[in-house]
Amino acid sequence: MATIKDVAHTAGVSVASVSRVFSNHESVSPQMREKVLAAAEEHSFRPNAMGRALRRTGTRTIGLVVSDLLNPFFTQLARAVEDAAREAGYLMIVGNADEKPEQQDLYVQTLLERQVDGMIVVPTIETSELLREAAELNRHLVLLDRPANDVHAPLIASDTAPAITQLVDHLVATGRRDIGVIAGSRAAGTARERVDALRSALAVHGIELPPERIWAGTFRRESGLACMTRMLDERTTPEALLISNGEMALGALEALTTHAGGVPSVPNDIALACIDDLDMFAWLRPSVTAIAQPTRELGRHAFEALLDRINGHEVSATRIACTLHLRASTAPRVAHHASERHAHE
Amino acid sequence: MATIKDVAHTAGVSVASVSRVFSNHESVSPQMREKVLAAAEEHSFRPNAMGRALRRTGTRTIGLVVSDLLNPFFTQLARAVEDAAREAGYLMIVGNADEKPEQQDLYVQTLLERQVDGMIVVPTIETSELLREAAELNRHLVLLDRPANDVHAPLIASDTAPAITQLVDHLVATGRRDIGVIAGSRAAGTARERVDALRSALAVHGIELPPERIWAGTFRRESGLACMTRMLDERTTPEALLISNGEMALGALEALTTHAGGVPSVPNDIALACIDDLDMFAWLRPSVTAIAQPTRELGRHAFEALLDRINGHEVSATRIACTLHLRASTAPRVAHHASERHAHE
DNA sequence: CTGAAAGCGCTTACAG
DNA sequence: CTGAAAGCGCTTACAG
Repeated sequence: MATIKDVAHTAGVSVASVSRVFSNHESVSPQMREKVLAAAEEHSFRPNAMGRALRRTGTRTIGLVVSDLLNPFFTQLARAVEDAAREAGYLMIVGNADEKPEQQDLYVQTLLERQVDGMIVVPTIETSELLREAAELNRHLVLLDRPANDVHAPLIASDTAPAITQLVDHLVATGRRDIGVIAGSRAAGTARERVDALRSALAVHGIELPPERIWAGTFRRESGLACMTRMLDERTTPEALLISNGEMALGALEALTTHAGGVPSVPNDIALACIDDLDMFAWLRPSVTAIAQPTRELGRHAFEALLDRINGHEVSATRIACTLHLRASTAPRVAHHASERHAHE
Repeated sequence: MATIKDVAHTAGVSVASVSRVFSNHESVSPQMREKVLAAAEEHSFRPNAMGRALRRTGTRTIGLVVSDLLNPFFTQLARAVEDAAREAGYLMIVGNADEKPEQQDLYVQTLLERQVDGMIVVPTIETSELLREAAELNRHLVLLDRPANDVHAPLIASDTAPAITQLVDHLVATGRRDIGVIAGSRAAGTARERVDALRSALAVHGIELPPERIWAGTFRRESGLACMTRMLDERTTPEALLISNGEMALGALEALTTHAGGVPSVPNDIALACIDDLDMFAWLRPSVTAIAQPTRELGRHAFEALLDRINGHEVSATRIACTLHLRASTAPRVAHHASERHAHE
């Protein structure tokens, strides 16, 4: 690799001048610029970001640690953050915690060592000593999507509660009072929040959410499949079911389509709704009611909040509204013409 | 941020000793180790990777530039590379080119400046001057999934041709001779390869692939939707259709489900198959025939190839076999009981 | 406008 | 086993 020294040597100038040309310093004569660029070209010179970072303050790099990159919601979030970062001249490094706290810590640690200017984290778990410490040490930190206890950093997340309330109102208005939920992983704050929001929305109608109406999922597809399969096996399906994220909804739909033996029909026997609006929910038959999260806004806002922090401004926690899309899977019941066997007809 | 100097000062030792403790140098006395670690703890000291990288050779960082991170195939590929990298103690930086050559170059450039030890690239376009130059300059480079002209670097990709041949044999054996394809973006080598493989497989049966049987897609979902909608509008659907990737297949399925007016029935009027096997293809009705690519193996192999290159070994191009999953969407036709209106019944 | 020099945070022969 | 010193590739006041 050619260095600034090599370029200076062939151009017959000082390293300071080469540096000035490449940092777009104002006072550089046209002839100097030309000489330097020619020499640089000859060497295929590319400034070494490591050397530069050591002198300058800031690396123009941010870190993003997500809990599960294979989940399209987080892929889209990552994409939104990346777009905002690139536009602002920042490089984004993503780490995938894969819902494992140790792996999250590994990435947080690595990113800190690599001197990122700041980090956006979707915590896999509500308590992380390392995150708490990073925030304490005044490292710029923004939490995204999920809260974390005792971590002094602003949270940018969507506001699912009002949409859940709307959904419950609709379900109750269409005659469903036995309502259940497939919850997300216990460790994630969002899982808890969503169940709480459902419980509060039901309470308004004088309906309880008993423990046996809460199925414990993990936010992964397989857990949606497993929970729904269990319900079908035990014939304990509620009249309406909220599924806490899109991945688990796909698993539940798979169970409803492939389960051996009689299956309740959607929406007559069981109404379905989920949080996260996947493209296919609009064209699957029956189409699936979903609460759409403002993914792009969340990602963009998180980056902007981080940038504000980096620039020394105060940043406050922000909740962004969701949108409820009512579709066929929660339509009012119609008189049974026959016991249908498949949900997806 | 505390530096090695601060730690040395409070521990009352030299910076060299602190460095030795943190680099796990062999000759450090237990007392020294203890003193240093205590002081480091006190300062919440974390070695600065920038300073370290400047002296050591290698940053233990690799770059991955993918053409479209929102496409689950690439997300999974990225995940596989990341897993392999993490296990080997490397940090992976991903850049999403979003199918834009300039954006790809931006990331390649940035990664080179950041002194990555090597890069894995899924080229958005078959010719890239910057990639060619990077390979020339002896930067460690591995191509993944898609070929690139004149770039001196090994390609790790799946071998779709045999599976496409198998598929065509099955289609012809079940009486389909009018076979078409929704191709991927012209710029991508894989798009061309897949059409070529289809053409060769058809030729064996004395069947041609006329230009009007090739619909030009972009590998994006919307293009699958657009191509299929066009066919339906113009009533020019072939007897069997190969869709070049999973995203476009979802778009095509959407069109088949939502298109106003009569729609050909699957598989009777039109047989469908695609490259990429999405989870839901097994449970959608009808289930969708697909060629599964060995995503994890591809990603892992690409990382190992890169590591070999970094360690000075020669690496050769590798093709990994695909698996054809025949499902209902290409089942033999049965006598029409009536003209069905929807494909997804 | 340009150059000589100090220094960012680390590592690593070289002495002792 | 430990320390003093040079140096990795850059930037940036400071002179001129």
